[in-house]
Amino acid sequence: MSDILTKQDNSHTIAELIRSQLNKFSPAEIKIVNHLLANYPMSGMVSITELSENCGVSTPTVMRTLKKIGYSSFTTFQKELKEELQQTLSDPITKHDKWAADAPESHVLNRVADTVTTNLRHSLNQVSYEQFDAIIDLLAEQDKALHIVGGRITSAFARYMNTHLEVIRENVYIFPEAVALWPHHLLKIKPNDVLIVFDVRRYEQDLITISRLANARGAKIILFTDQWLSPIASEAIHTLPIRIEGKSGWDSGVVTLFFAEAIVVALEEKLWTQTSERMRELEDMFDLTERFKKRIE
Amino acid sequence: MSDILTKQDNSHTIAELIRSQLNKFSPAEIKIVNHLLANYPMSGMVSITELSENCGVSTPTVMRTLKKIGYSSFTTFQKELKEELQQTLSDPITKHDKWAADAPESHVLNRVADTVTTNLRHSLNQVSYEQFDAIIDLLAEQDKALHIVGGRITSAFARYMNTHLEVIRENVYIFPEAVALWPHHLLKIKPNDVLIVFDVRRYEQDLITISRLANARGAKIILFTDQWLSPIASEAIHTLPIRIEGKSGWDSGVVTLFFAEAIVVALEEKLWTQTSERMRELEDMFDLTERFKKRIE
DNA sequence: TTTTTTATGTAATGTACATTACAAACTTAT
DNA sequence: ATAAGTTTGTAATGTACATTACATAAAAAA
Repeated sequence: MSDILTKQDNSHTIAELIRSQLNKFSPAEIKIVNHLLANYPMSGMVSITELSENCGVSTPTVMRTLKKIGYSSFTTFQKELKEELQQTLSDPITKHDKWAADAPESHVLNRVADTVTTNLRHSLNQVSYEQFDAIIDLLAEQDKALHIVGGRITSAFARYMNTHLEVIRENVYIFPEAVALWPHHLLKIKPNDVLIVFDVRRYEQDLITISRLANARGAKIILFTDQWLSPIASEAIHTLPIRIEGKSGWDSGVVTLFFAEAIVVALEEKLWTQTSERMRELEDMFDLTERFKKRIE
Repeated sequence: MSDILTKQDNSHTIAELIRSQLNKFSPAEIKIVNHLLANYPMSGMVSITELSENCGVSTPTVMRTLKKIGYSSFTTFQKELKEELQQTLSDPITKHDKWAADAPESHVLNRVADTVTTNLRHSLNQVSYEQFDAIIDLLAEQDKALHIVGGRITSAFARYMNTHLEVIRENVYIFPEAVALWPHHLLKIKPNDVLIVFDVRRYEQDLITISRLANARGAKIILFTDQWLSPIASEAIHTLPIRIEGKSGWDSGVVTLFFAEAIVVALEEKLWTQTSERMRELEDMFDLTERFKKRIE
C-alpha cells in the first residue's frame, strides 16, 4: 500500500518544541519539562494544580515555564496538546486524506468519498468485535433457517446478502417483494430461526409489524439500522447501528452494504469447507447453463 | 452509587460499558453516547460544557446520562477515561487495539475495511471528473428514457439505483427480474435512450446480448464493470472500471455501490429544483399510506 | 380529555481552577 | 558585604466549570 501520506507535523510536536530549548531552563523549570517529557503526553492532560504538585513546584512556576516554551497560557498549551493527541489517535482510514490532498474537495466524487469514509469510521467504532462475532456464530447454525427482509430502499441490500449467503449455507430465504405476501412467508418462520431485518429511516411500519410477529413466533432478529435506531431495536438480539448520514441531507447506503458484505466474508471463512463445495457445484451448474463467460483470470 | 462498582462488569473499556447499555437511552442521551463513541476517546476529554454543546444538549442531560452509565459525576468519568487513555498509550503492543479504528488487521471487520478503502482509492484514480460529469449530463436529459439492468449479483445495485433515480427524475425503468422478460423490455428502448448496465465478473451472457441489442437500437450505454472490463465495454459510451478485488478471493461490491450512489447524489444536486418537488409529493404519499413512521429529526 | 410520569432545559450555586500581584529567598557581581 | 538581578513561592482574584434545584415540556397512562 502506498504511503504517500507523510506526517507533516513530526517536527511540530510539543515534545520537540520543548527538547529544542532544553538548555534555557532553571532548576524548577527542569523538573517540569522532565516530567512533561517522561510521561508524555498524558502528563499534560491534568489541571495546572495537579501538574505542579506532580513536579513538586508551584503553579506560577508552571505558568512561567510554559510561557518560556512559547505558550501564552496553560489553557492554550493544553488545547494544543489535546489536538496533537487527537491527531495521533486518528485512525488509518483517515488515510483518504491522501486523495483528498490532490483532489479538490469540491467535486461530488470527493465529497461522497469523504462522507462514506467518515461514516465507515464512525460505524466501526459503534460495533464491537464481540457483537460481530456473535452474529457470525448465530448465522453459522444451519439447522435453523435464515430469513432476510428489507424496506423500500434497503431491500436491495437484503437481496445482495441473500444472493451471497445462499451460496455459503443452506436454509436461506428472502422475503418476497410484494408486502402483501409477507404474512404468508411469516408462516415459514419457526422458533429459533434467524431473521435479518434492514430498517433505516424512515422506519417502515410493515417492517416493524413483521418483526414483532416474527419475534412472537420465537425468531431471533438481527437488525441493520442507522444511528438513531429503528424501533425494531427492542425486538432484536443484535443491532448494528450504522452511520448513514450524508452531509447535505441524503442518506448513504454504502456503509450498510459494507457490513452486509463483512458478514458474508466472515461467514464464508467460518464455513469454508462447506462453502467451497457448494461453490464448486454452483460453478458446474453455471457451465451447464452457459449463462456465463468462462473465467478469465 | 459507588464508583468502585463502575467497571466491574467485564467491560475493559468505557466504550464497551456504554455499548452494553445502548438500548436504555432516551433521544437526547443517544445523541450523547453516539458522539462519545464516534469520536472515542477524545470526545470525552473536554469540559462538560463543551461536550454538551458538541452533542446539542444541556449539561444536566450529560450528567444524568453519565450517571445512568454508571459514573457518579462527570469528573470521575473523565478521570477514568484519562486512565484508560494513559494505559493504552503506555502499552506499545496493544497500542490502540481497543479502538476499532486502529485495531489489528487480523479481525475480519478491519480486513474488509482495508480492502474497501483500497479499492475505493484505486477506483477514484481510474475515473476522471470529466467522464463522471459527462455521465451526469447525459442522465440529466429526461426526455430520453433511462433503463437499468444488472446481473446475478449486481441486480441489487441496479435496484438500489433505480429506487433513488426514480425519485429524482422521470422516465426511469428497471429491467424485470426474470431474464425471460428482457427481450420484451428491450422493445421499450428508443434511439438515444440511456441504458445503465452493471456487469462484473463473471460476465454474463444475457447482459452481453441485451447490451448488443440495445446498442443496435441506438441506446447509449453506461457500463459499471470491474478493472478487467466486461466485453460490453466496446458497446458503451461511458465505462466505469471499478476495483472490486478482495484480498482473499472474494469480490467486493461496496465500491460499485459507492459509484452508483455518487451518481445519484450528483444528479440530485443538478436537478434539485425538480427533485425537491418530486420528493415533497412522495412524502405526501407516504403520509397518506401511513407506511412509514413520522420523521424524527 | 385529564392526570401522571418521563424527559429535558434554565437558572442558581458553590467549587476548583488559571491567572496575576507581590514578597521572599537565592544567586551573582562588584 | 551588599546591591542588583534572578528564581521561586504565597496569597489574592476573577473566571470557568461541575453540580444541584427547580421548572417546563413532552409522552404515556388513566
